[in-house]
Amino acid sequence: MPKSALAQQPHWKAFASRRRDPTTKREAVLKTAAELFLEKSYGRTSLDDIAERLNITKPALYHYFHKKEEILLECYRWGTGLIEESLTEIAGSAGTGLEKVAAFVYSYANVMTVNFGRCVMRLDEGDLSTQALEEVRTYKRKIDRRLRSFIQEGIRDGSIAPCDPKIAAFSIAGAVNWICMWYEPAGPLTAEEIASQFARTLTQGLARRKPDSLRRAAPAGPSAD
Amino acid sequence: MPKSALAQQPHWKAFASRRRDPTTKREAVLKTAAELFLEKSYGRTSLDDIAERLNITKPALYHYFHKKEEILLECYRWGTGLIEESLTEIAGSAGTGLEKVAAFVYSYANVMTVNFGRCVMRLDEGDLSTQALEEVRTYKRKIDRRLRSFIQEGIRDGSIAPCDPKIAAFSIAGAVNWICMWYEPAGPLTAEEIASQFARTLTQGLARRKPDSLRRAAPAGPSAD
DNA sequence: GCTATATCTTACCGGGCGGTAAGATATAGG
DNA sequence: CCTATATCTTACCGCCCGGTAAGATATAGC
Repeated sequence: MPKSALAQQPHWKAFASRRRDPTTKREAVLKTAAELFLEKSYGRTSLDDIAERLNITKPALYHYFHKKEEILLECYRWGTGLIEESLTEIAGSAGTGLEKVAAFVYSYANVMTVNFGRCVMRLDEGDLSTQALEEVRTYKRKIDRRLRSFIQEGIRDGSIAPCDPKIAAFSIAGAVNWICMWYEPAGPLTAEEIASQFARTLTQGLARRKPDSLRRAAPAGPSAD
Repeated sequence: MPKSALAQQPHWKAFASRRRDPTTKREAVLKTAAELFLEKSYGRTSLDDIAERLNITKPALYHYFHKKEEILLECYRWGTGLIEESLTEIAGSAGTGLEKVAAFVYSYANVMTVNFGRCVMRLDEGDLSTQALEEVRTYKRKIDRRLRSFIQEGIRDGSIAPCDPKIAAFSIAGAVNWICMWYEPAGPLTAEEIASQFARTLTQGLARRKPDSLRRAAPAGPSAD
């Protein structure tokens, strides 16, 4: 069962005693659910699976959630909350549009290495009810608009080359979103490494900058962090 | 291949007559299956769904496939075949590493707008048997290695700035892979537009290449890059 | 027409899983 | 201790869906 030794203590300890804080237990359910959803997908994760990992039985889950889908939705909400947090501060910060994009990528990439963050982009929206789906979709649109506005800002202030902001945003967001598909906490790459190189590559590009064509009028490159 | 979304006669016509070419029918099953898998996911698509869209009944499908999973695997195979096609020619072509990466992105992005291509990256590998999964994984690794080698080539020939090829490849591949998550044939963006801007943005970056001091003044036309 | 064969349909089974009913059990408060 | 209450378990239902059995039907070749 214990996948990696380094991991935090198992969530089922929250259920060791009956009179333990119910809020803690609810969170424990959510965390193990998120784990399993990422391991096996929502569809292939049964309520029995979740219960088993928590050392309880399926019906006990219904003390904290009404339906399976509610667990899923709460995972989405937790994840979007994380994204929201990191994005609001960027929007308020100063800097060119390009710098904001870099900051966006750095920050967003970090969230994509956290389980709840990964859930937001990796889990299948089709498992949500139409109402919940609308909620999630609305939030995702918000993220996209945020990024797109940074790009437009950059085009206006001259830090970003003219382009279709919509496609550019899809490109950048896609690269970052995809992190949730391959990132593994136990893997060789740290979140920090990924985030910083993504921020650089996606803004500056792969291509080598030719020093002769550059005027050092521009004060250094935008650094992410 | 008609580009307009409206065209393309429905696949169920392949089953109009009993004595129609079985190969055509098999392909018709595959194509409608791919459609449905992309619309509803593999898990939520029942064999009855597929059969219904083909105006036949479920057991008829078993004349062409042994199990549901086989249909899925064949979708993967068709898709990887498409990718293979477009990648081999690039590898052989001349040019700098950076140019090859650009060609890779352009070509690969185009495949990601075709149903079978989308299946490869969008469908859940967890629905495959361990054996089939190994096959698909192997193929995906091959793609990744190809891209990574282009990047390394570019670093060597000086067309690409020094970086970790592994992370860079993840970044680029991710952006392109994600296309299959949002692209819609009936949507406003054409495959051509997407592919060409992706190729440019991902190699050259967002950042304005030539830092001309004019900030607001319209740069009178050019910047055609 | 008649027959052989591939093709397709109707009817059905069984397992997995979300969800529920009803009863057991632990704990706080008196 | 005793009781009230929240918490958890055992047992079970019903639906969905992949897969199968067995029989119907269309078509080619004679």
